[in-house]
Amino acid sequence: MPTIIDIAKKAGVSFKTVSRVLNEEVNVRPATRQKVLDAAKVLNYKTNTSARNLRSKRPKVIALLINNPSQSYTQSVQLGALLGCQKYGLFLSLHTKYDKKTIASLASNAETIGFILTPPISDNKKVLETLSNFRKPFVRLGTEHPKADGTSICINDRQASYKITEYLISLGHKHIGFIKGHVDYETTTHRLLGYQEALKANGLIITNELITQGDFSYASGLVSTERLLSLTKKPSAIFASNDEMAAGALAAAYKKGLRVPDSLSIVGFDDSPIAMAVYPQLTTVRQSLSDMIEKAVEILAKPQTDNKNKIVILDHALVLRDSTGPALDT
Amino acid sequence: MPTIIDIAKKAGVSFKTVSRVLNEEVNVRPATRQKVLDAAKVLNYKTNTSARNLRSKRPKVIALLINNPSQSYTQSVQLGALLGCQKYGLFLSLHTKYDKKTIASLASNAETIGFILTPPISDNKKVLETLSNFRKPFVRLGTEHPKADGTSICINDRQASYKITEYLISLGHKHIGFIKGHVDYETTTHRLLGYQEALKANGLIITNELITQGDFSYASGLVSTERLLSLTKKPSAIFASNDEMAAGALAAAYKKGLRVPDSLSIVGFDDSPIAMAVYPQLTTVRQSLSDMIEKAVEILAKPQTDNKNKIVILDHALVLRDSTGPALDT
DNA sequence: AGCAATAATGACAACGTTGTCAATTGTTCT
DNA sequence: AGAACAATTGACAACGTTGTCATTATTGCT
Repeated sequence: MPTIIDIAKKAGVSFKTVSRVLNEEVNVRPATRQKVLDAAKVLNYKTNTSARNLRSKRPKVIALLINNPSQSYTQSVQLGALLGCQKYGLFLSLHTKYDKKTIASLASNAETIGFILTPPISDNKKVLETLSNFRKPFVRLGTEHPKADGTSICINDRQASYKITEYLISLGHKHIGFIKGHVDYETTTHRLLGYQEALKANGLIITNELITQGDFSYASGLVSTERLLSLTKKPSAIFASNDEMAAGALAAAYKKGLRVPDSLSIVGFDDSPIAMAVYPQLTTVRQSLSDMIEKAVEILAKPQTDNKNKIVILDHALVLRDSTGPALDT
Repeated sequence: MPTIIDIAKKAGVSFKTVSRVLNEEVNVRPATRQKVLDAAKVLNYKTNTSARNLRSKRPKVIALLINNPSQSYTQSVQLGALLGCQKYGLFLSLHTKYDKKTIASLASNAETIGFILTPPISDNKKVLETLSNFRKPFVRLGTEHPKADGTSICINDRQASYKITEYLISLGHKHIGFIKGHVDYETTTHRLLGYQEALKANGLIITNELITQGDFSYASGLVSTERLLSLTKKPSAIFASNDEMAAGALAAAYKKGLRVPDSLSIVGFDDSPIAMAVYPQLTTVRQSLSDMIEKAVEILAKPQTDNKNKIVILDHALVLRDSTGPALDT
């Protein structure tokens, strides 16, 4: 393994200068910087995080605030966060509680670099307020609404929702039920908006009785779907605001004796592990949780000057599987 | 943060002796060892893994071989492994391929401490053979069969299966269907045995037509249950060898218009995230994947003299939820 | 008791990096 | 051109641990 001393020799500078370049410090002549970077590339240099952590007094802990009813969501996020931390040689501190005291003690710990907030904590006013008092950086996931002085990371929920609704419409569906997510989540609103806009744009009418309130749980998906299927004007497709509710919708369909996708199409959102554990596998929107988390860790790991009120919007993708099919021409 | 030098001062020895004690080296007088341990405890010493990793030339990578169709299983295992690695200051190297070449290159890497194998790789003869040629330690999960010279970690699948079957019997069930797991897994056999023994011990007859072949997937649970429910002598309860198949069984029940647990009881195995994402929530057997993995990492992290052919059997627990109820007295 | 052999302990360098401060080079101004 | 200042670079210590080797204490034996 090459060290900064090896790079220094190759570049003809002192190893301290190499250190400066690698840490993006100021006051290095551009020519020198380039020489060093070239040498580092040639030697395939990788920082020894042990040595760095040992010597530097920089904080090295990232606090992850997560309290989500979905275990699979929680697992994905934790996994991504740990992977990111390993990459940057940081430590992860996991917390499900987010009362003032917990946050205060974390924020006043000199070891703490900053916070990552996950929904629904991302939009919790008290937390944001407490966090602003301490001057620690933080990153919020799954919210498009820049607030306080942190960074937000999200996908374009409205657009994704619009696209998957249009996909259903393209299959000939005209009566599309919608199951809303939990009221505390910002995404809930955006996904509803996308659905409504797609209907409008395609000349379909928005029927309130086709829109039901869920809370992201399997049970709420089941109950909501039962209600939708008992309408006189039954929907031929149902858009659940997440995969877990879509799984509940599937169960409700079975219960009624409806074949999916033959008599009813169902789509979810998230592309969580459940989407493929279920039969038939769900058509859904993939948002890469791992990308989000990795980005979040990266932002905290290498703080640039300007992270205040920023939004990072990541890609999403429609995933077409087996739970959707053409509408019955009734 | 206290260092070994602080401990040394307090204990009145050299810091090198402290290092020796903390690393469980030989040739330390018991009295000295105790003094050091006491001092360490009083000062609440924590090893600085950065310093250790920097100085020591010991290998620090654990290779995790995992290729499981269940995403939730995979996630849990990865998460546990990463947590364990963070605890011991190690790095995790994840692999889904397990051909000879991959293993050979990992095993011949001086950085690699050892391997963790997860089912079904735990029982793959080729892998075990390849692994034995290199002299790297390895730990196998979910298998009670000590083989080659690694350690095995598992729960007592037969006993757990016996207990959950007896629980169904205690509810009055006399016709209990069983869905087997994938043939490649050792646990598949043990769980079947436990089921059969419980029936026998309680004076019930083992009916072959009540035992169907699954493969741990949702779809196979669904299909198997449909078959079981079409029997003239229908089961009043179904024991699926894992939670994912139990979720499939639930769907099949809904499809038939059966209420769970009113007309049909269903139990799973694993207590995976799915068990609680489903409605009604599953009665199942909890095996702590995270404990297993942590144990596995620990074994590799601090190798003792005798790890060959050992078995570690961890606890399990019956988790009673809402998918089980008294048998209908037909 | 005296000697050799062995067990137990200690002194000190070294790991690869960052922090501190000193030295050198470049720039601006008179 | 020369002084004053800023920008750039370098020398070297330090982080907390383990590895190597030297030193001291203990044990077993005659």
